[in-house]
Amino acid sequence: MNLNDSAIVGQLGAEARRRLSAAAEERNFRRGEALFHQGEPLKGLFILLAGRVKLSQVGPDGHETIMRLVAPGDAFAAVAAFSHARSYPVSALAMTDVTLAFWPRRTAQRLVSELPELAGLLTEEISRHAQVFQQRLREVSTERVSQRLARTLLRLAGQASRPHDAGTLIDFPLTRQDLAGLAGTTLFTVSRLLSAWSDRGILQVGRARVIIRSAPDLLMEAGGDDSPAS
Amino acid sequence: MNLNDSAIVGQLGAEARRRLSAAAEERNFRRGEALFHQGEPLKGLFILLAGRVKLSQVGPDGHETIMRLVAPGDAFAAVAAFSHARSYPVSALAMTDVTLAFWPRRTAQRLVSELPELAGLLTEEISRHAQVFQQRLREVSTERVSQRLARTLLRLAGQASRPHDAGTLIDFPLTRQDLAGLAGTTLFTVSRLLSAWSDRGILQVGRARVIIRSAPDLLMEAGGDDSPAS
DNA sequence: CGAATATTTGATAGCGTTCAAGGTACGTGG
DNA sequence: CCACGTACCTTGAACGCTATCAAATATTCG
Repeated sequence: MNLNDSAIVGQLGAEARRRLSAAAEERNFRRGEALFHQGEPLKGLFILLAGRVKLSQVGPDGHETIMRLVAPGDAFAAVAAFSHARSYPVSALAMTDVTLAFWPRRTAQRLVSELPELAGLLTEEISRHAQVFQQRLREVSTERVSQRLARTLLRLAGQASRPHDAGTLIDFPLTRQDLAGLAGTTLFTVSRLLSAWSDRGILQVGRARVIIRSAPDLLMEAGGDDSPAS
Repeated sequence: MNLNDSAIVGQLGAEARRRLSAAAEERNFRRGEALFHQGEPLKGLFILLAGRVKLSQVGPDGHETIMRLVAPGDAFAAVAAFSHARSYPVSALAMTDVTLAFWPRRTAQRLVSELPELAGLLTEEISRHAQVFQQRLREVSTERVSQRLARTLLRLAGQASRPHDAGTLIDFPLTRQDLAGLAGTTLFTVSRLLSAWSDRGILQVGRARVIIRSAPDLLMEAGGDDSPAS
């Protein structure tokens, strides 16, 4: 994927786009490598060009919570572009081999301050994520695991999916453990639920693979509409 | 409280401050009134001048999750100032009689686009809240209620507290139900925990009142340091 | 003082975690 | 291409944290 194909960059004017491109560095990581760790000082701003990246926080007890799955074209670590933040709140792990565009922190800050267009788009993005966090926070506080897992799958399908057989393949390599980290539960409970839904024909599951065969039934399991209110 | 005493406004230059003030409208609400409801179209941007406001989301089952408690000087509904968002993700309720500065959406958008200074500060604010949401999301996903409640109390003390007797009074009128909505549990569990901690001399509790007598012990209960990593 | 709101406490049940054990798929090197 | 090691997945059994429900008590305010 080219930098200009990114949703963020695509909305910029020609001049801003050129300045961004000129300042970008290309970075590569192998599957399993960490791009940065939570608590580490901010390095800079990324846009993912190819592969999949996982942003997560692990607690003192070792339990991992996945904050975001990054697909090509997405920007992340935008916090580095806005001034006073100190260190990364999450760790970033390459789920596959990845290639990224990278801007060191100072460069990113300069670009953001000189290109209000860019600043606006990044702010919208941060704001959108904040809303998703709020919704997930409500869900994990008040709903049961099956609902949360169902909605997690639907959300993933909405974000990155491909048609496959008689269903929709979720286009991330997600283990049961990963799904647990997204839904706020354990891999055991995830395994049980996926098996049950597979038996009922709602899903087709495999190793690090989920295919949704009946989105309506899943929505049922999630307990109705996705939006907090309509 | 005067608009210029707000943390956000205080950091602005004289010119920006003047333009903000000139465009501000004053609004008043009585205790118990809703400023807006989740799902409603965005009205505009607020800065709280006096009183206390609660931002929360309620699920279809009626369970409430409190996203933020607003103290005088804080801005909220900043999402209204940045373009494409559609509707409020939360409801805002006056916990006491309140007075606010208000900018209608169009005005707020214009101000933000013409005052990059203001845009930057609001973005930082949104970003900071997003990080808190991430942390709370991890906590509610992986920690037990007692830890979350302890950290909730510490967080509140850090945000708005007054010295009182031999302790720190949390300066919000919070019922057990409210604390439950913050920690992601039920009022019953909150009541039991507060009683236990009161017996142990860590807290002093009353109707809609909590005084922290031993912050270190509370920190113990929370399971150590607040930051995700250091 | 009375009504409304808030709180406490007990009893019960269940959802989901934890721990254990075995099975299955994958990829890598011989 | 096969064998092996590693990573991932499934299933069972038991426990316990926390929600739920019920009922009584306490506090505030008009």
